[in-house]
Amino acid sequence: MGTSLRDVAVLAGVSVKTVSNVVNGYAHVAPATRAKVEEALARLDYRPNLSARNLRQGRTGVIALALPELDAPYFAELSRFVIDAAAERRWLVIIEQTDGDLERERQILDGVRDHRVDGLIFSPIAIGADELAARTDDTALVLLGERIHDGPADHVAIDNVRAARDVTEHLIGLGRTRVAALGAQDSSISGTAPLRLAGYRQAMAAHGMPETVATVERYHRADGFAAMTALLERERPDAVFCFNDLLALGAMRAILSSGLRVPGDIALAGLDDIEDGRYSTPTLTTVAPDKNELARIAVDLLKRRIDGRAGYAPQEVRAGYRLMVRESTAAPSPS
Amino acid sequence: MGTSLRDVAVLAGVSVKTVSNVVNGYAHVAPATRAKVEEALARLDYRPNLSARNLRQGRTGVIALALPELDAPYFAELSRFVIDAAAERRWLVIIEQTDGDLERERQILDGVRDHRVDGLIFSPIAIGADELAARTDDTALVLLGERIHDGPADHVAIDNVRAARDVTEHLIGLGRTRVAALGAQDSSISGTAPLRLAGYRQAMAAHGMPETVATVERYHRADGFAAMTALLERERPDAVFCFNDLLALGAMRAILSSGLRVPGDIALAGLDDIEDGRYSTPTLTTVAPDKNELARIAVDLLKRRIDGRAGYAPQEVRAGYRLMVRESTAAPSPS
DNA sequence: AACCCTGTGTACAACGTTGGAACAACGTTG
DNA sequence: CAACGTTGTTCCAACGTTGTACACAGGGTT
Repeated sequence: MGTSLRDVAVLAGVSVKTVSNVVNGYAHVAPATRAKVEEALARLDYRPNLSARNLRQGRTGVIALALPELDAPYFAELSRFVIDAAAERRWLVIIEQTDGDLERERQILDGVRDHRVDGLIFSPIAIGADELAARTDDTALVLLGERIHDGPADHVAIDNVRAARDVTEHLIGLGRTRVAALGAQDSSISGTAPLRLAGYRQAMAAHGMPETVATVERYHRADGFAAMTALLERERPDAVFCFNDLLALGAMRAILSSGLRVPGDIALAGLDDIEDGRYSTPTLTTVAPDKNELARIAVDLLKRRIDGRAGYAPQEVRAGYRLMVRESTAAPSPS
Repeated sequence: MGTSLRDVAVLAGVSVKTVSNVVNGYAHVAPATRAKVEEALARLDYRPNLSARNLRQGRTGVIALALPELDAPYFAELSRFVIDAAAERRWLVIIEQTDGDLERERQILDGVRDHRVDGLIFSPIAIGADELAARTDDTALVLLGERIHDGPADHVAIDNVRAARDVTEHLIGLGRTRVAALGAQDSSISGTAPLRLAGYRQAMAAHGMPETVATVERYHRADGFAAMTALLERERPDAVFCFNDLLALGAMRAILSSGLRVPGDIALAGLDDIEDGRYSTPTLTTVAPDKNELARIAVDLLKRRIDGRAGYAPQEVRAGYRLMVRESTAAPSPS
C-alpha cells in the first residue's frame, strides 16, 4: 500500500489526527505545525485512501452514470458533460452500460454491482415506473432523459413532446403533405419514444393531416435504414421525422441509396444534434437539446439529494433545446 | 449504512467470520450452518461493503480509463469494449478525459485525482516517453494506441505503420497518382500521427510517387473539413488518406460541398472504422482495428500487472486490423 | 489409552480514516 | 493568583471486512 497518515505523522512528529486535520483543512492547527505536516505530506506524496475514508464516513466521491450504450453518439456526448460537471464537484464517474436490457437495468437500480457510490444518474429505457418506485436501494438517484410521471426520483429532460411537435410543425411548414414519423417502439413504455410520438401526433392533428408511423426495435443507424427502406416501398412520404439522429442518418442513407434526394424528394429531420449530422451530406436538421445544461442539472440535483438526507419531493426539471434547421429540410433548390 | 456481516451473524446465531466464510465460499462450513447463514443473508438482503473489503485487501475493484475525449466515436466505441471486458473481471471503470492537454495527462499519470484505483488504461497524446518513464506513481499501467518505444509500461496497439501503408497502397492500386495524406501533426510527438505518416511515406516511396501532406491541429471533423478545403485550393489530389475517420468525414463534406465527387474525382480513405463511415454517402473505406481485441488485451495486461507484483519487462502487444473497402474508394462508375 | 489428524467454528487484530472526548498549554480576567 | 475559556494536540473508538491463530469436537491410528 501507499503512504498513510501514520507514515506522515511519524515523519512530521505529530499525531495521526493532526495530519488528518491538516489534510481536511481543519481550522485550528498552528501555522508551524501545519507547515511541518505539509512538508511531510509533500515529501511522502501522500494520497488519501478513499476506501478507508469512505468506510469511515460513508462517502466515496464517486457517482455512477448508467446509460444504454456509450457508443451511441448522443450518450457519448452527454457523458462528456456529465464527467466534466462531476469533476467540478470533485466527483469521479463510473460508467455502466445497460444495452437497454431490462435485467441489467434492474441490477443497476439495485446497486451498482455492490459498489457503494454516492449517487446514480440513470437513463433507463426498459424499466417501468412501478419498478422504479419499488426499488429498495436508497442511493441518491437522478433520472435522465425520460419522464416517469410523478415518479419516485428527480428527473431532468427536455420537453420531448414539444420538441417533437416543433420538428413536425417545421416539416409541415415546408409545404410537405405526407409527413411520416420514424422511431415508434412497441416495447419501450417508459422511453422517450411515446413522448416524441405524441408530439408528432399533436402537430399532425392540428393540421388535419394523416399520420404515418414506422416502428423500430432500437435506435441505431441500421434500424433507421431498415425502417426507411420499408417505408419507401409501402408509402412514399415527402418528409420524415426520425426520433433520433442515428435513425435519421440511417434513413438518409436508405433514401440516397434508393436514388431519391434529400431534401428534394424527402425532407428529413432528427433529434439529438449529434456531431455526425453537422457533417453529413446533406447536413441534418435536428433538435439540439442543451446537453451541457442537462448534465449540469443532473449533477446538481444529485448533489442536493446526497447532501440533504431529508426526503423532499422529487424534482422535475426541464432543460432547453433549439431547433437546428439545416440542409436536409432546406427549401428544394432548382439544382 | 446497510446490513453488515454482524447483523447477519446475529440473526444466524454464528460468528461474523463464519458469515464471511459463507459469503466467500470457504469450503469447510457444515451444511447445516451454511443453510442457516444463507437464509439470514437472504432475509437481510446482505451486500458486502466493498469499501471495507477493499480496505482490508488493498484493492478497490475499480480501474480508470483515461482518454482524450469520450465524444470522439472511436474512443466511445473503444470505451464500451473496455467496460465490457472489465466487467468480466468484475471491475468497474472510471472514465477520465484529458482533451489531449499535457497538464491533464500529467495529472492522470500522477494518480487519478487522488483516488486509489487498481489500475489505469491510458491513451496519451501529448505526454512524452521520458515523462512516462519518470512517473512516480506505481499504479498498474497499460498504454493504449500509441507506441512509446521501449517504454516503461505495457502497451497495446495495432501496427499503425503497416495499416497506414496498406491504405496508401490500396489508394495507389486504384490508379490514382496524386495521393495526399491528411492528418500530420506538428506538435504531437508521441501520438499515432507520426506512425501513420511513416506508413504513408513508405508506400509512396515504394512507388516513387510525390508526397503531399496536410497538417491538422486535432482529429475532429472540423479539422478535416478545414484541411481538405485548403488542400483543394493548393493542390488537387485525386486520393486522400485521412489519419482517422473523423478527419475523413470532414474532408468528405468539404469535397462534396465544393461540387466534386467521391470517389469519382477524389478517392477517400480513413482509419478507425467508426460507425458513421458505414452510413455516410458514400460509405467510407477505412482500416478497422479490432477494438474488442484491443480492449480485451489491455484489460488482460492490466490484470497481470495488478496480480503479479513482480516487475517483469513491459509487454508490447499488437492487435489485429482489417482494411474495409467501401464506396469512397470504389472504382469510378460511369454514372 | 495416548496420539494426531481433520473438520468446523470462534476471537482477535488489522487495513486507513475521522468524529469526539480528553487533555495540555496558554492568555485573560476577576 | 486562582479560576476560566480558548486553542492546539492527542487518544480512543469505530466504520465492515478478512487473515491468522487457536479451540474444540470426533474419528482413526498407533
